[in-house]
Amino acid sequence: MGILRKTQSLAVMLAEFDKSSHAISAIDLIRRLSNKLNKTTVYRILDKLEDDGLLHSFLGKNGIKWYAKCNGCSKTAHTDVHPHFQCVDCGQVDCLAIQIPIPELPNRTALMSSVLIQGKCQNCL
Amino acid sequence: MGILRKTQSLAVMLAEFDKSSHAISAIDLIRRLSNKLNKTTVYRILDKLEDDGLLHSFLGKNGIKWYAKCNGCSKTAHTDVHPHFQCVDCGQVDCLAIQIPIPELPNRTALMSSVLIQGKCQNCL
DNA sequence: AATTTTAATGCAACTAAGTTGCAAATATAT
DNA sequence: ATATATTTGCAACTTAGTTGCATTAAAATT
Repeated sequence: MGILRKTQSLAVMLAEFDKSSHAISAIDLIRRLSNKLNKTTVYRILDKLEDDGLLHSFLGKNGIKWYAKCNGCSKTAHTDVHPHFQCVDCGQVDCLAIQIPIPELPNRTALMSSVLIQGKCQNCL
Repeated sequence: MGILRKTQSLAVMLAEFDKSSHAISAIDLIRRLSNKLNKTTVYRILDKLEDDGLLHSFLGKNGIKWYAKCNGCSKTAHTDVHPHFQCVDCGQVDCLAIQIPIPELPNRTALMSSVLIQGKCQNCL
């Protein structure tokens, strides 16, 4: 349903995403904010921010959910699709500002694709 | 550690993978075999078959784990890497016999990549 | 073939990530 | 200032997967 009210919790969450340019996993966010926000609240605000096109979500290693800021998305059009990179050493996750072309598939229609590249980040090389 | 003994459970599991050419989710396998095998056993045999290069695993929609037969992999070299396709309507998952090239990433080393394409399969079009 | 050894299995209990229902608190509208 | 509606916290739940341990079943040894 998206964000309707400017609450304290919302401010806290947005501040957290403004702090760093990396993606943040839901779990980590819950841990970081555990003294301020309930985990249910965190999940719910993440949902709404995604609905509103301010965040996008994707699955990292082991199927856990990550969130990062969107670039140029709106409530109606999530156009900011890109691969994500996760460092196998430090676990850090980033959006990659590149496009991976998906070829035409015979007998199938591709609607979306998710690409996770794992490897070593600059710090861990 | 891989498969060491030829057990009844192993035979049951292999039979299940021979039945269909599609990928099978761990959960579905557990459900299908619930009258014959315990879920712990299913998970353990899947692990071993993956170690041995007979199956490969990957994450589908919602981060749940899928398994499919490998083509030309061995205990030491898992060379059969490819994208997977999941139908958004029927949920069916298949390996795609194509290669998605991953470009060089500045300041990073890519070690592996996983690509999940979602869309409509032939049946559901 | 009987016995010993070692691996595989089933079970119950657990973990981790995420979800749901509901009462209480907090924004916003009146 | 009050009423209305959304948000929050809490506890309890769900789902996928894991762990420890006693029992069972392969395979090796005699």
